[in-house]
Amino acid sequence: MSGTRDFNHHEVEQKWKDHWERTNLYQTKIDTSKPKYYVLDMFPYPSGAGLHVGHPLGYIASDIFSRYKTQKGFNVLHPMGFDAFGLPAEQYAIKTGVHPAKSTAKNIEQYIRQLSNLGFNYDWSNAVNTSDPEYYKWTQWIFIQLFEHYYDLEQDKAMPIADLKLHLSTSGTAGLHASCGEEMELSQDDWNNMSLAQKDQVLMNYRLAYRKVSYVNWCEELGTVLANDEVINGRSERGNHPVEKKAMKQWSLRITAYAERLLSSLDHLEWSDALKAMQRNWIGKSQGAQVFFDIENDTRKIEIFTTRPDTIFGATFMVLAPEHDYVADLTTDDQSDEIQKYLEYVGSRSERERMSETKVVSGAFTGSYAIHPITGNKIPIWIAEYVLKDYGTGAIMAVPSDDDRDQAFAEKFQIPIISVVDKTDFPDAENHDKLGTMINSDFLNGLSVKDAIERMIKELESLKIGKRKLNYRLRDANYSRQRYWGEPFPICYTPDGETIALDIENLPLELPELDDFKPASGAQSPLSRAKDWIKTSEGYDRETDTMPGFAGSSWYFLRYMDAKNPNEFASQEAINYWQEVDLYIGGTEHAVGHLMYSRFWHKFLFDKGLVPTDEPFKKLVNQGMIQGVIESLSLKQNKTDGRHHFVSAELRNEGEEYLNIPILIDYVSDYGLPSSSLSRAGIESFAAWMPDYDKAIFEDASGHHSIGKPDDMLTMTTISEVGKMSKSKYNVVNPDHVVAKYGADCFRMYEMFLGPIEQSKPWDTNGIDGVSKFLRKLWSLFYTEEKLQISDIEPSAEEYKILHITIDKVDNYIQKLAFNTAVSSFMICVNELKKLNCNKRLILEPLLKLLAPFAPFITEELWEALGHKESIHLSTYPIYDESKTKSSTVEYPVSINGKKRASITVDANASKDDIQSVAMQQEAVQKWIEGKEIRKVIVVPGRMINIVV
RNA sequence: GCCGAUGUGGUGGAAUUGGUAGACACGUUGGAUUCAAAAUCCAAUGUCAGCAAUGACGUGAGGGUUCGAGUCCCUCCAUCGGUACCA
Repeated sequence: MSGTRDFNHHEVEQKWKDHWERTNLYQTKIDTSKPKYYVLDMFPYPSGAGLHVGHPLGYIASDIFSRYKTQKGFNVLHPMGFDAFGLPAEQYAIKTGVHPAKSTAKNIEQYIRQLSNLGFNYDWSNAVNTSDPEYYKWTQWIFIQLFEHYYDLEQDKAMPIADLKLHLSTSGTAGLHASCGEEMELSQDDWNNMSLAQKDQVLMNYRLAYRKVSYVNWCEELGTVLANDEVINGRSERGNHPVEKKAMKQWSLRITAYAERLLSSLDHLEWSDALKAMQRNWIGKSQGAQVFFDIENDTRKIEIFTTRPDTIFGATFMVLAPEHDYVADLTTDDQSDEIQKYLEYVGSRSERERMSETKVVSGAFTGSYAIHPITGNKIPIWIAEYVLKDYGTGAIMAVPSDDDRDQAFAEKFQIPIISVVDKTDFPDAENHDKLGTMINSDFLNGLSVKDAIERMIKELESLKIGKRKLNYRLRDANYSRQRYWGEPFPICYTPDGETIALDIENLPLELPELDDFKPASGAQSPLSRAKDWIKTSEGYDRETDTMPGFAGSSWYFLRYMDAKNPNEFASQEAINYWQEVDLYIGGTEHAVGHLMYSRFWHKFLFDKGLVPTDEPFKKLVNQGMIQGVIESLSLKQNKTDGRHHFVSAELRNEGEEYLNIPILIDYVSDYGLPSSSLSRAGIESFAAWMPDYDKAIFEDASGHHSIGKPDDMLTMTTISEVGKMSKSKYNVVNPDHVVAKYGADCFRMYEMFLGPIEQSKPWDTNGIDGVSKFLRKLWSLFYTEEKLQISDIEPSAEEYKILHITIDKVDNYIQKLAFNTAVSSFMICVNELKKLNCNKRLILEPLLKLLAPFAPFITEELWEALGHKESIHLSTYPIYDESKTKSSTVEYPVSINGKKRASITVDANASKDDIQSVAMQQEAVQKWIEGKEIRKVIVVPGRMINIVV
């Protein structure tokens, strides 16, 4: 092929990649002479499986958009980096002994190589890596700021803890309006007489980063804490071992302090309504009342939150979360066995199961009673899994007449039900609808539900047993992980019981070197093994937990603005120039978690005056997911002779329960097809890869088999389901071979051509030839018979029309991020130009500029061939000229009763009446209206004609 | 369970936002070119009936609004994402 001028993507891509790098084409600097535009991608976790075909979907879109913005005259920041702390690297380290920093560095290198192959315009000099101490120094620093602040509800912003201490020492909690864990009443003497440890406890109730008791899924056999995701039916997904809830002191972030602001500022963001709805629901604001119930033979009170204070006369029992602090004390001797048994059961249940399995109710009676605050009646106190510790107060008043779950519970345990709302006027209303008239409710009788709620709240307030309250479903974020590969907490504990943060000079606090990355005994973090590291020179103990994945990703977009700054997380000059992210593209899987945490951190930094905007992401687009096929083996729920037992998919039977264990797709034959299966070699690779199962029984049509026994035949059919392409599902497809075969331009355009950016779709390469043909056809407009043949003569009106229609369409489509239809428009344009054998410079040059954001390599090559010295990516965008696309006639469809029967062509300026009379004269129309009465004729200028007969 | 999204030919998808359903591609079939293949080009291609003209049906299912519904409303089904320690 060499020597000819066929399009050779290998040569062309290498040539321009080198050239762009040498000339620093994509270097981004502050330039106040131009308007700025900040395009952000959600940065990837650099997994060992490498970049997969799903990642680039959003990256290609943002690359196209940022190149487009550059051509439109903006100074564009379009950075990339790595969310480099995380579990997979740690698990890999446990398995292989390779230090996570090492494997992560290697993976990052691979990602950078793969991303560069796709021709993205990232400026790698401002890349970030969240696991780099120079980066996490600032993650730790922001954490310390959170630790050193509380939320003042009167000023509606974060304020220094020093102010709080001053307030407490001069007036106690009087006049203090601060977001806190539990309401406290302290006098100034109370505070001043406290020990350091007691003061520390009090402050933890207010700090934005604080320590409290939380629960984790602990798996004794694996010796590790598990995500809810990894717990199935109370057992570990890996290895099928029992899992229990374990209470531990852990760090949390008081995101709830920002709940109202996180909710209200959503209104001003250019995010999809769906995404805003998800965030609103996650925050889950509800209005209601806080009520205190006395306990029989106890001085304490049970605090509950209810949105239905009107139904209080129907409260016939109370339910505490099984983890509620009072449970142990309220359990009577008679009931202790039953409660104990129930707590064990709940311990094995994941939170997801507790919320989703609403049909089966379960619970246990504590033996104690509460006193109904209005009627004075004794009502039993139960515990049940449907009440969650971290939602509201972890306790409810149960009203079986007006709540479905309370009702099911009362029916099961034969607790009285008192009807308190008459809904006969609203036959379609459900239990939870706030409709009806109060009955059996003393002074509320006859009031509507709405009025009764108001009346009751006033009553509660005057009796001083409750008050109006807003509640949020949003919970404080658990911020501790018992893991190695995360940011160490810059926190020490003194022998006096004080918790103190490191000074900035001592940051970053780097991870200690370890050779064993498994968690230590008792669910302790691996860091607890680093004895020398834990003790500071002052004799303090360091915190041994590490921060979660969302720590580094909650502020990374700010670091890009000034990625190398050693003195600040970013200079004020850079932050004030780049301001906020103008366009953020990323997956819906981050719709609540990451986006909520980032907004929270950003608002905190805004309160501190460190960023100029209250919100970080002005416009946000969710890209759909490129899905893969998840292949899994069926594992019998019950072991056979103490061994794991897998069955081939066709041997699954109705009565038995199975776990689907996802397997690496590389081991699977006929991947993605119904016949997908594991051969003997596949099984052996699988067992070597997951040693938990190397003793397992594998049952196929021919009987039972084991690893190590030389059976000839063994074929385990796998279950194939469409799902997200993810390292945890082991179904990652790598883009490298597609790029090698078709070239980066083709890969980029094909991913865009697959469909709308927001939509999810399974990966396949079926249509890629069409895009490849398009690029070759484009090339052939320039090169015929191996020679560049370009004409400088004036194009025809028809050629101009094709060009300008395309400019108009593509420009609009890019603004709407409708890249799939933009690609179609290019295809139509090139097809039409090819028909005319157009080789006019005045047509082809603007076309190249238009296409440059999509196919940066081929357009740069042709641009150079046309004699240009400066990169096409610095050229200005073509301007649409409407006069070139005007047409003198319009074609109208003519419908009879809404069905198209004919079409007519009329002058573009024809009047309604003219159009109608032309339409009526049509032969086809005459045929259809013959002998029928014409009831109505609708003429929509520029659109259509409909005749109703 | 709850929250959000999606559903259109054999396949990916388009449809100016209530106005010609299936653009643009893939695939398939037939033809041209070729010693042959690749590549390229031309034609056909929603389903059913028909030689054809043409007609009937057709946007997950069922109802509704409208001169007109893929698009709006109601009910249902299926699939995907999230559900707080995967990131």
